[in-house]
Amino acid sequence: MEDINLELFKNFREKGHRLTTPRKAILSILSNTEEHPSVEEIYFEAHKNYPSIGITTVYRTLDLLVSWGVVHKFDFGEGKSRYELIGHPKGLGHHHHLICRDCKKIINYTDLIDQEIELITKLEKRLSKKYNFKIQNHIIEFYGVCNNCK
Amino acid sequence: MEDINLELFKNFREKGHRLTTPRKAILSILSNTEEHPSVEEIYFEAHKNYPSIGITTVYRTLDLLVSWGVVHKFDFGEGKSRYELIGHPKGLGHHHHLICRDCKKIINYTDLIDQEIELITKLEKRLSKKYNFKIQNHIIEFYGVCNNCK
DNA sequence: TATCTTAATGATAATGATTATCATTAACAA
DNA sequence: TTGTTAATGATAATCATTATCATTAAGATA
Repeated sequence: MEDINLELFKNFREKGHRLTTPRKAILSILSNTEEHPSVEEIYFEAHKNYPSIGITTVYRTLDLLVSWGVVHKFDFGEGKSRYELIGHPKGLGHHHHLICRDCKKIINYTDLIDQEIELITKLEKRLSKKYNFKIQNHIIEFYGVCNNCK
Repeated sequence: MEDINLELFKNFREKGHRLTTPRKAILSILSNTEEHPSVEEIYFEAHKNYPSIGITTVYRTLDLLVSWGVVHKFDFGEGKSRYELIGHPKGLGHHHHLICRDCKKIINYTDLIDQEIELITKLEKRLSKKYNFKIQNHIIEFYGVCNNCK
C-alpha cells in the first residue's frame, strides 16, 4: 500500500462509493506497477495480500476506474484487456506504445518531443470544442513488426 | 466488387495465397465501407452476394490482412473487434478517433492532418531506428465523454 | 461501541467473441 | 482435365467477460 496516490481514495468517497479492502488492493497494485497488467495478473497479485478477493470484483473495480477516466483500458490484440493508471505516481508517466503485430511485444516510449505535446494540446482543445466532448486522455500507438519477428 | 484496389489482389498472389471468392467478397466490403465494420457485420454483408460463406472464413481472412498490415484491427471497448482498410480507396482516408467511454460512440476526425503527418513521420523514423522496428501504421485516439453522456 | 442499511462482494452460471478441429471443396499449376 | 493441397465451412471447444444472487462488511447512526 506504499505508494498510492491518496487522491484516488478521495475519488471513491467523493463519488459516494465505499472504500473497500479489495478496491484499496487493486489501486495499490496499479500504483506500484510499471507494466500494463491484465485482470488475471491483478487478481493474482491481489490474492497475495487478500486471498479472498474474487476476480469479479477486479473486473468491477476496473470498470469503475475506467469510467472515471482514472485508468485506461488497453487492447493490444491478445484477446484480453490490459490496464494502466493514467496519473501514475511512479515514473512511468505519459508514454505511448510500439506494438508488434506478430508477437504482441509492447515497447513503451517516452521520448516525446515538445512538438507532439503542442500538437496534441492544440488538437484536444479544438476537438473538445468542435464536438462538445470532454477529453480525458489520448493514446498514440505505432503498429508494426519488431526486430525478432521480421 | 466495384471499387477494390487491385493492389490488394496482387497482395494475395504475391504471397503465394489463393484468391478465393470469400476473400474477394471481404476485400470488396472493406473497400466500399466508410465505417469500421465488425466481423458479424462483414459476415452479414458478404452473405448477400455469397450465401455459403462461413464466419470462420471472415475471421481467418481478416487475421491474414491484419498480419500484412493492410487492415487495422480496432478495439473500441465493445467486446468485439472492428476492422478498417488502411489504404482506403474511398475518401475515408487517414483519420483518427474520439471515443466516448460511456456510450462507445466513435467520431472520426481528420483535422490537422498535415501538421500531424510531419510530426508522425519524424517520430516514426526515430522510433524505427531506435528499436529496429518496422512501423506499418499508427493510431491516435482521444478518450472521454461525449455531449450526450456528460 | 453496537446496530442498521445497503453497497459491495464472491461463487457460480451464462454469455458471446474468437479459435481449433476436421472432413470437404475449389484454386490453380501441370 | 486432373491432381495437389490450401482454403473453406460446420461444429465443437475455449476463454474473457458479464449476469445472478445470497452473503458480507462500510460507514452512517444511535
